[in-house]
Amino acid sequence: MVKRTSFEGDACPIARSLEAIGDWWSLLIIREALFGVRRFGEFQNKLGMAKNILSARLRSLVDHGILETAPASDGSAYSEYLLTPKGRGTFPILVALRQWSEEFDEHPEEIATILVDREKGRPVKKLEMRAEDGRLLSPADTTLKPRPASRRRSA
Amino acid sequence: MVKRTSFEGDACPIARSLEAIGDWWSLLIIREALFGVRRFGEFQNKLGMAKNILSARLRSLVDHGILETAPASDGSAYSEYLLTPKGRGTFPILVALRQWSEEFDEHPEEIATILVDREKGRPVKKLEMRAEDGRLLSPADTTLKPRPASRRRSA
DNA sequence: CTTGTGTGGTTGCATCATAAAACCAAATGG
DNA sequence: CCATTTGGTTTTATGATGCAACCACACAAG
Repeated sequence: MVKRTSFEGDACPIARSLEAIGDWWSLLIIREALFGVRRFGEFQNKLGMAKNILSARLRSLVDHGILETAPASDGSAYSEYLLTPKGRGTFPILVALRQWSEEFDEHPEEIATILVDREKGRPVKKLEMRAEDGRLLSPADTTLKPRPASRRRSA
Repeated sequence: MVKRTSFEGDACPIARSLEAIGDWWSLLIIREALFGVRRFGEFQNKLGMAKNILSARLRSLVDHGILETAPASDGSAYSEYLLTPKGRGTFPILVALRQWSEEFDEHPEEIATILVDREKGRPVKKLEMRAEDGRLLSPADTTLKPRPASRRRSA
């Protein structure tokens, strides 16, 4: 089989997240969902993608627990696609991608929008990584350790 | 043409970043590079991917200014692939992906490693988004504004 | 100089995923 | 009821992926 390699069993959390949202469209669908988009046709209009792959992606996102289908919410008998807490938890990923573009894009003048603090209308600061005690950490200040064995179940 | 849709001209910074690193392998290559991997064969061994697509991905990453080829560095006459500043700038994206897995993965016990503060050996805190004045921001505290027109060129 | 071996790729298929468009059924809407 | 919109599925063509085979070069031994 030449099957597209799956990262499902991989022990790396980055690979595991890519398994769920590492394709071309998923993060854009999530972006729209965070903006309040819920309906199939609305996703299709905003993203301009083919309906068959939108259908496949939505199903995949539901399977991964990122979206869930709700029966109605406004009058019509159609169903909607809503973000789960896991889905809303992708927000920092989207912010990180956005800030990376804002900082390094070759043509930043083509970027249409900036993320701002709603209260003051000023751009948000770059995402910060901190230690438990609050110290600001750079990449070099971090390292990887093997995950400690779970204590909940001994054998 | 059925060409795989390109986000190159898109005004959304998230789409633009996905254009560069939104495929299955690029972020994993960058992850290895952040770990110090430099050589073709080393990437191939660690990631277990086909050599032709590794070749294509490395070229794409070089074209996007994320990697650069350095002539040698150790004795051998082969070239190496090094991260540029733009490449190292993806670190928060990888951290965000990792933390998302750590928080929401269905089988967290399968995750092998955790990211820790090198000094204390304790897990790093979740990425924080802050306003210019330092206030901690939730997603709901933010909004998008149109990018102000560049002042450098009036017309 | 010749042979051998490892590195760093490219080239050929076979297969999978994606995309566009056609199609279709149920739900509205007049 | 008939027409249109919504929310998809099916069909078909093409691009991307994956494996294996091949190849060029460097380097070392004989």
